[in-house]
Amino acid sequence: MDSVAADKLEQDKGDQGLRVTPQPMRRQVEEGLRAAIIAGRFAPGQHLPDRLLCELFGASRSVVREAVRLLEAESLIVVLPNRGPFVAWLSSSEAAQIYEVRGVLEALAGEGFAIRATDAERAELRAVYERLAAAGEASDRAELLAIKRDFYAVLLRGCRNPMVARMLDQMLNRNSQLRATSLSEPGRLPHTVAEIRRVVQAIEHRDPEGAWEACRHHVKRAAAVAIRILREREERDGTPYGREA
Amino acid sequence: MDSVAADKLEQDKGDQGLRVTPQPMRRQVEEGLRAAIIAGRFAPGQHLPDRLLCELFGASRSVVREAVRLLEAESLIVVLPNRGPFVAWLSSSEAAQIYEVRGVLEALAGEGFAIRATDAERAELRAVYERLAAAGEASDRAELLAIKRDFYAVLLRGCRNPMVARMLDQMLNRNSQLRATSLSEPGRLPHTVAEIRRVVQAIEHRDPEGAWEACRHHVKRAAAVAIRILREREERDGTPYGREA
DNA sequence: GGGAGGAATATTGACGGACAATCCGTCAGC
DNA sequence: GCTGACGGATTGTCCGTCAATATTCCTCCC
Repeated sequence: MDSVAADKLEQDKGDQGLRVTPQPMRRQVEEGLRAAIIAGRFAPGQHLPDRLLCELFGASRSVVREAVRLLEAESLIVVLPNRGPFVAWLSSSEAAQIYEVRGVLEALAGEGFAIRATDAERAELRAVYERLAAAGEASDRAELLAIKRDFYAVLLRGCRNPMVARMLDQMLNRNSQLRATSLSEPGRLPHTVAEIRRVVQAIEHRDPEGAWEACRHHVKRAAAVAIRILREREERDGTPYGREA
Repeated sequence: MDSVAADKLEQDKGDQGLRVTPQPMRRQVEEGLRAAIIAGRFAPGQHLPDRLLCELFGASRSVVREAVRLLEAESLIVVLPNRGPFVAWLSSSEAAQIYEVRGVLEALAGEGFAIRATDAERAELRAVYERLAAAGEASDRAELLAIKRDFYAVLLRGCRNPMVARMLDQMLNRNSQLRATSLSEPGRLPHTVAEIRRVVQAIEHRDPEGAWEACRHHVKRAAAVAIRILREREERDGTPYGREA
């Protein structure tokens, strides 16, 4: 999903993509921190004091604080007044809302892909699907996550709507931990594969409506699993981080 | 739409709303700048050097820069490397993408409202609609904009999905200038009123599907008008700000 | 006269120190 | 065992500095 994040830099440029722009320090911190949070290297709710981030990235406070603002706007970080930045956490109700939004955005992306993608992109999507289908239950979680990330990268590129891509990318980032756990839910993989197959098939038939429905269906199912897991976890641990409404 | 912006501060709190949190300077700059851009007090593409913003808000550079980062993440500001912040501008293709996203989000909000809003909220929505219907062609643009803003405020509150509310709020902010011009397009008002009426009626009949369709239809019509205006403007002036793909 | 080149200026990106206000944990006292 | 004061740590904000990059403008040459 780097492509999407990169696009954010230049508003609608011709995209010769040859420019050698030395990435500013701030951008590096921003991306490093985002990647770390998405990868789950910090626990949700964990406090991230300025000093820690400064040492971690070897940057000054100004740079770190600006990067934190960006991630705050993406809701990957929550900044409590006078207490500083914390890694964002999800309540089950928030997760449900995110999946609702993700559902329509993903449907829009699928629809757009079915309408506007090139033949090469369709083939690419099929190829990624084959990799997913080939991955047995044995495959480890990281492998599956990588494949799904590739799937979305192709989908978001081919839908020809950077706006949808950006929004959906944010949604996917926000619940990345949830996706990891629900993907490795025992018995879930075959269903995932079947749902994705419906998406790919509809797209190959250039059936926008079918792609729309298939995408929404997929997200709906994923949501059901993820939210069930989250609810169980909340009941077991009590509402975590002591901040549920 | 302050409610939405305010919600961002506290992640999912119980919302007794009694806390006296002194708004930090940064928040004030952020909100002031956002309001100024949305209101069109800066021209799209205008350069906003640090110094200018510092003087304008009487704040230090650090504060200003952090606020700019937030608005950058909302795409209200574009920061060009080594050249600083500029007020974001819209190409017609970007506008089309935004309306596509706005369409599904607004539909989702309408659907949610039809399902989850209280009776009081339904009445509120109807009241705002009546104000819109009563506003003759004579009403000035600011009046109409205020009514529509109220309409969305009620809708976003009643849909019970803060996530949708936030995303949609961003979308509305991004094309606020376009909305202003398309609202004052001669002959458009009666159509707008009729479209909104369909939304309100579907909601009163507790018909989520109808609300969904009515919302999408409304956005689709608004998009057509706005994009036509934008295209005309681009042809007349040449692609503005010299940065169209 | 007009364009190429280069110096002067302004702006950004980044650093570090400084300071008050606030929050947190500890500990003494009732 | 609870209350309240103290002290350390962190945040919010400001400032000055410095190198790197853009922009402006002037000069000089064709």
